[in-house]
Amino acid sequence: MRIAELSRRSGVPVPTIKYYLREGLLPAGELTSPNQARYSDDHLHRLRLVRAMVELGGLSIAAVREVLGALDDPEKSLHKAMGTISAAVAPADLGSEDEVAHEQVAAFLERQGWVCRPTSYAYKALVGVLATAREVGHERFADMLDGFAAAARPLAEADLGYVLGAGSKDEALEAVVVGTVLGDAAMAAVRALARRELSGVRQAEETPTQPCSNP
Amino acid sequence: MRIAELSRRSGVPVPTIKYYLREGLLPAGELTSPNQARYSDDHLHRLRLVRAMVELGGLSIAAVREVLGALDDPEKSLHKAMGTISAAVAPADLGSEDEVAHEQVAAFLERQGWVCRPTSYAYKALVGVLATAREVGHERFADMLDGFAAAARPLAEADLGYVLGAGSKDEALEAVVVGTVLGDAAMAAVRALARRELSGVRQAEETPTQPCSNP
DNA sequence: ACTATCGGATAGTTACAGTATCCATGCTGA
DNA sequence: TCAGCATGGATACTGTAACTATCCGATAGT
Repeated sequence: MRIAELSRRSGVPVPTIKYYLREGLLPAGELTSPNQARYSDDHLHRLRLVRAMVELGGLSIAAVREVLGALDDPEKSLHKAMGTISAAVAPADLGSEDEVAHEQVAAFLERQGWVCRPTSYAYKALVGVLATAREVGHERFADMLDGFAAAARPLAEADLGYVLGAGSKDEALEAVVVGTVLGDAAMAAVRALARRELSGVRQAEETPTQPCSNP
Repeated sequence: MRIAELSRRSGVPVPTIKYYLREGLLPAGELTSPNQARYSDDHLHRLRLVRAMVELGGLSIAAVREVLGALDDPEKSLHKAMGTISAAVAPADLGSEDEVAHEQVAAFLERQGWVCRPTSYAYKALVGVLATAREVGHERFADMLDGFAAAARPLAEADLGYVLGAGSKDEALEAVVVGTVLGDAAMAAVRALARRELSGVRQAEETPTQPCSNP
């Protein structure tokens, strides 16, 4: 197909597709003549993936490029891809440093029986969050960590299950991306639902409407 | 204190503080004369909160204003504050619509025994995510929802526990904000740690370093 | 042959989040 | 006391990110 059809089938304007091509988010089409190119279904699929990351995941173009680089890496270490994607999804700012926060993270890891180098991205991110919490006067925030861990275990199991259910290595890598980027968005929504349920706010509010299901 | 001290103690440049004042993220200082104002510790605290939301939470100025509006609302319904904050943290784009996605969400809610109107933000967000997943050829993604719910329950308990541990109504509202905004960042880090543990990647990588703890 | 479309390059636009400059006034230390 | 630096407030500017528009010569399909 040519660029107009790619645009029509994906819903992305032609100039934006050209922009993505320039930015290296899409591989160039196959040239049939010096100034005509043909695009495949792979291009369409990749384009949809890019839009999902940009629109739903809120990733920057640079972050998307990073993630796609991990996808296309011939080494294809699943583990490294996960790291790359976690870092790309997170905000660039890791927050401040703080000795107490450092100790809180170390104690937390010990409690959970988890091992991790203090140089890793996740470790530093966690220290940054705790340090920031202390800055705004929320020392108590560190108490939530074990609750987060209790939530993270089933989450990680769902993640892994999804990835292992993929047919091929390429599919597994893409499953990491989709599971992380869309998973974050879905998790935020499910979290809001769970909170709403737990806080017992089931009764109709100011606008009583038909509930969506009634067990 | 005056603006220079506010700047020094928060680490935020004076012009940025003026910008936040203009944007209504900070209340005006108490005027001691037509062109002199005094700022309190409350201003400092609020300023730190704003920076935490902007830098760690990645919220836009408009989203921060929204959240602060919920904080300052004299009605102070904890439940509504949660909704406002969940919506502010999420990306603006809800994704596409899709009949199948709609049904998947309804079935999921029924399985979980959760009740929720299809007009609510969380419901629509979830439909958007599933529709997008289907667009990129990941019908299987819906299978993760129950795993997400299993994770969301302890998460919501941690959230609620944190909020209920607050001393006053004002503190509880702020706990919602901190628990959500910093909680999201912390959860992303903990999720990455859990995934790393579960996938059994404990052995030192290319740069063998001292692990941070050794149970 | 002719006209719409294509690819590629370059330039322009919009929104956001600050920064910088001005100015009239206030405070402060020699 | 008064010179000079800081302040509050208004306005204008900057930089970056993510597109969007225009132009061009070269096909493609009829």
